[in-house]
Amino acid sequence: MSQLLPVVPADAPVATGDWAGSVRLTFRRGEEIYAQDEDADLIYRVVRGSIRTTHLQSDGRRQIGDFYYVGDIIGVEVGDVHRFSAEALTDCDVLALRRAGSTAYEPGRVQQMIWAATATELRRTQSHMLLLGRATACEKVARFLMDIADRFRGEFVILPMSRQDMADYLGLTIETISRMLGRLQADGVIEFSGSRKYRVRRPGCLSEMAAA
Amino acid sequence: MSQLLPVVPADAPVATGDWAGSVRLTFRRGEEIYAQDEDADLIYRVVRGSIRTTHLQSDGRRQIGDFYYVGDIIGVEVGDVHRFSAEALTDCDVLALRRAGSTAYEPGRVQQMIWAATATELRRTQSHMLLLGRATACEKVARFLMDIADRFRGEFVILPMSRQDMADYLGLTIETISRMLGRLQADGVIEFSGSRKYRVRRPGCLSEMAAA
DNA sequence: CGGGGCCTTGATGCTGTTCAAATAGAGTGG
DNA sequence: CCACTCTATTTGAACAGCATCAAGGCCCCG
Repeated sequence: MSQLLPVVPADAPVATGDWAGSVRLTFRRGEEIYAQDEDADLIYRVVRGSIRTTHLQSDGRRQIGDFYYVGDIIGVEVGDVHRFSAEALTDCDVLALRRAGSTAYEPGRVQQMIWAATATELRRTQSHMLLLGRATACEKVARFLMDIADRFRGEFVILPMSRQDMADYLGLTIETISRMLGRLQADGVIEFSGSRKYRVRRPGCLSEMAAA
Repeated sequence: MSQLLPVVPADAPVATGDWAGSVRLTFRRGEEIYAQDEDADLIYRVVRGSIRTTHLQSDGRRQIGDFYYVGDIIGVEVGDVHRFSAEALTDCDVLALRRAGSTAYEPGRVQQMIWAATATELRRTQSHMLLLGRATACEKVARFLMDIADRFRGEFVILPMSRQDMADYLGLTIETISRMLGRLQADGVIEFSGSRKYRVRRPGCLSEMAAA
């Protein structure tokens, strides 16, 4: 609400191409990129690291909107203010670009990008809604692991988020998350090396349990 | 999937203004306006009655996307096909308009309308996601009753949807819906006349229970 | 070596589901 | 208009899944 926008140094590095006119900003793990209820003047493109968006209710309950990785665009809002806040899950760099003319429809490079990002956001939010509506804890966790794995090239997947983040994304508790992960590992579907790194041993089995 | 688009008679009534070029179509209670997985060629504006959008999963579980009333626009999709189907909750009329050029960004009347409708849809889907994520059955029902009441002028609110529709919207069962409505009525917060008509007796109390 | 998060594991309880049955209500034909 | 049927809704009782509460273990880092 009352947080100041990041101050941009005059000699800050500037991107070219579609993001010409943007400014590169760096955030440390845990730092806030923008706050809930803050004016939505800027949109951001992730170029390093990963980010979560969070909605906090008055009674303290927390809902994670989504997790964003390199290439994703965040900060697109329907109204004038951010409905979610954004925090860095890891150290990260973003390109920040001023939204030219509010949400009004205008031809132009930036508007076109906002339009595309809004459409993408709608699709992701719909998927998230379907996930929260009618799925068991096991299905939720299985689909989550699948979605994350699909975004990674390599065999091993690194989770940038905590169990609490996963819980607040899926509408569960950390204990339930932990138990479901344990069960999936016991069944040989996935294999963890430490708590933040896993690989999928039986993709077919995992997608069956996801049961979309 | 394989359903044909509605056949438009040559002399069908045509609207003017923003919806110039659209065709008025009439559907009976229960009829399908468009199907899940069908090509999304048209967008629709509700001019009479009410409509639900539905997503059906392979295992039969059903999730209601949203409920739409006069003035709302439905059929806007991110991809090329409908992710939800739309069915008439009551007899209803819609204006159907062809999407000019896919989802590509182009200046123009229809594109501008699609853009605005997409933004509205995103906001509604976000609210729905937050509702499904972390709310008790009582909170879900209270918020639902509030949202519906906000859309009506008069003292009494008519519910066009069944208990099953409410349940599939809120991610609950019909029994739980019925019990929560009973509890709210016993507490004097709402008052039903028959199962599809109610009025809010204590708005402050209702919004407290909604606890957004 | 010690401290402090974060994560896991176990025991217990509550919320919402499931199964079953009764009741109310809407539609239909006599 | 009434009786009948079929569906929608309500209500009750038992159950299941996930939450809550409470320890205990792991790991990172000083």
